[in-house]
Amino acid sequence: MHIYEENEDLLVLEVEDFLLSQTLECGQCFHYKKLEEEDYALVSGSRYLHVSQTGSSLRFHGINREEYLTYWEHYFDLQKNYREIKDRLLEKDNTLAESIEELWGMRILNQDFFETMISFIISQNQQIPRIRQIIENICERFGTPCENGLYTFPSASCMIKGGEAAIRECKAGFRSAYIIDACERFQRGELLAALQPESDYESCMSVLKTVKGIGDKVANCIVLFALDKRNAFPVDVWIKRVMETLYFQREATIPEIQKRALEQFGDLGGYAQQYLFFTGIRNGIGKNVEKVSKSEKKRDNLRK
DNA sequence: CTCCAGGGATCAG
DNA sequence: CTGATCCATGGA
Repeated sequence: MHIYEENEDLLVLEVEDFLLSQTLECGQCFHYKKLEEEDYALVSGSRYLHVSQTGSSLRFHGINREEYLTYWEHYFDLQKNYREIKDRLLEKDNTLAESIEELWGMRILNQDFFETMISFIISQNQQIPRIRQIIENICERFGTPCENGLYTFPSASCMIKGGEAAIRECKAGFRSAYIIDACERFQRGELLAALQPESDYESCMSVLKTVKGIGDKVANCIVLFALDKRNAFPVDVWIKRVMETLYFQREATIPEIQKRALEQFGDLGGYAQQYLFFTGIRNGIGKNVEKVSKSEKKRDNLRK
């Protein structure tokens, strides 16, 4: 893999184990726009990027060597050797073989912390297209315009100035108060402990969970997608169903699933989770398994 | 009409 | 400690 500048652009050649579409569209980030096949515009915090891929070559439009090396290389996790990561996972567990094959070019991003925190607070109890819509609303309202109809992700102070009512108008619903709380905590510097590179998984998690609206699942997403904690294993409704189908053959509680993931994947849990999540969504795993529906359970409980 | 969504806070037992 | 209920909102 080597890089050189050409007409204002930065080219990265011979990139391995990477595909732009798989990396951006596997559910870990929400703030991008597809322009053409393997050609995307995206925003990370206050930075805008236009990037495209042809074969194993990446073109970062209007980016110089310095900007690439100090930000985007890390953003796309390009310093890591994914062949080795995938091989280590397959060694532990061959159940993942199909998922890894399908999603061969996915890399876990290192996204902007504040943007990731707000985005995953918004994500709770919502579907991905709707999450993207709300984030877009917030950026249009509080951010500043870039190219291709994208806006920067706003600062905490802009959102605080706008207030909870304005966030609510962006359709964030009951999460609006959580968002304001998170902005205030961030701005006061109360979350800095989580941002230290030397902070480990546990201490990051405990700091984040003090924010209202951040529970175990959202905290795991934040540390995984923004803080490079690849042992994190967020358990959402999809992962729950996939794990139940592949590893339990029955219903299981979230703590049970967490425990099993740790035994099964160890410090590579975050990668495993993303491969499982993607194939879960693509194949609709577990959506049709016979199980007691919530309404039946409810009626059942009322009888007592 | 009901059920569900990359859940979490709160309350009941 | 575990489990039920409520929370906005829109699509299926």
